[in-house]
Amino acid sequence: MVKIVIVEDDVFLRAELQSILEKEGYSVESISSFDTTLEDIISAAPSVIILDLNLPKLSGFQICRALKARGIGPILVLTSRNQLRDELHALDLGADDYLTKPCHPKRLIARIQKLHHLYANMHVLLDAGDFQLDEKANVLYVGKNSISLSENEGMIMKALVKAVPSVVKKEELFNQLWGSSEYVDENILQVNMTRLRKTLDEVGLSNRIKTVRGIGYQLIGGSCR
Amino acid sequence: MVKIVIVEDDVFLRAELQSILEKEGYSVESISSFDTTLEDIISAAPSVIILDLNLPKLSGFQICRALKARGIGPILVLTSRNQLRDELHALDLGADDYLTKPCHPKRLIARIQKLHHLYANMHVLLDAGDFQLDEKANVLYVGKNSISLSENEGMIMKALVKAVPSVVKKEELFNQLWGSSEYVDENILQVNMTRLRKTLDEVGLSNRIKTVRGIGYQLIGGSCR
DNA sequence: TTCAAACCTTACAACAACTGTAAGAGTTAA
DNA sequence: TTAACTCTTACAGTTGTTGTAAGGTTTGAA
Repeated sequence: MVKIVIVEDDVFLRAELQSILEKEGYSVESISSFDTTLEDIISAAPSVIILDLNLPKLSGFQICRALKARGIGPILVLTSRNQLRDELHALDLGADDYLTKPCHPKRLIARIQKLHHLYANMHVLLDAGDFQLDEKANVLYVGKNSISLSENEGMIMKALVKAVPSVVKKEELFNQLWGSSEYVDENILQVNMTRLRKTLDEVGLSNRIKTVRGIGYQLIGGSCR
Repeated sequence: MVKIVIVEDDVFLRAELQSILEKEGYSVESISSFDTTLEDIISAAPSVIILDLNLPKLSGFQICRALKARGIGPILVLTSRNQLRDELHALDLGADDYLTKPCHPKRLIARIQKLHHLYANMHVLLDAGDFQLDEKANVLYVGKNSISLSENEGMIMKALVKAVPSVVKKEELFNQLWGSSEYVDENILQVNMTRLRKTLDEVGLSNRIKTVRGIGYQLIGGSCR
């Protein structure tokens, strides 16, 4: 079942879209208010996301970026903003297609199909610019090479990549790797960091994990697009 | 170096496009006459193809289909035809994006970047219908789950999936796994088959490897699309 | 039905990869 | 200078992978 999530605040347009898409055989879920948006979108595990840019609280652009950083997509922006710079901005932030209202249903459906097909045959890779991480398989792709990471290495990389360009707190890493319950020696994180850095070194990704003294670690470099 | 191939018969437009793209840092190759088109496109190994629909001999649609059948892409159709049915047709035949002339250079470039980025990060997954195999990472994707296979399991699966729906000879598997040089006990293949089958069982892929007595093994089921 | 070839399963041990612990060295900033 | 913080290395327990070995099961033809 192909599931489509519509993020759109105009009630009437939303109903119309939903009707069109459901006739086409899609499973549709609509979301309007922001408070629940990000979480809802993620937990809905959509095959395609249709996103309006004019949302009440957080802008569509921000949602776009947040979703992409988490490897969620594809995102089709459907908006009444027909300015080129809006389109460029949206595409730059990670939107996969950009259609302006009014949009012929057939065009919308064709584009949805396209995106879905593309993503269905594609891995969702966390993208750090000059390398990609397959968070499910714990495999790192650097250029044409690939190396598989250990469980721990993968977890740390995932956290770092998802947080770019922020710093990941040590505490957070401890929670992710060893749970917050049991006690583990502080040192274990450092050891695993050393190991990860060494692994990254071996594939040409040197000095990419910066230590933020007292706080945590941060992934740097890797020109964001 | 990102290489773009332009298939366009209008000399002036071609020159203009080439100029725009080269300023952007792309390596550009232009093609006009059809006689050499398909071969040229393929041998040029482009990162992105810009395709006009109004070509003298073979239509852009046909080129579209031919390229897609060979797994070559992405294809961005850039045309003066602004009919919806042309767009739908092109997308259906495999075009990855469709822009109408006149098109703002920045929009074109943004779309090219998008497509290139998408394809550059795309995994080539071996597809067996109801599961996919990442042959580089030795990871099997079944629905939303993924399991990593051992080296041997991965090699066998790769051989089986690639051969579908044929039978893979035992000899061939021996060559792939242990080389043809040294002697290894016949039994080792059976053992590894048992292990692979057990692994597949655990993810709901039961009875998918059929033994062809005296010949080899065969992957079955998994509705091909 | 019988039987041998073909195939399957299980157990075992060697080996490699991964992980946490421990100890000591290096670095940072007040 | 110094104490807190961080890094590095070595070691051992654990787990996963692989080939070997031994014995059981299935198949198909006589």
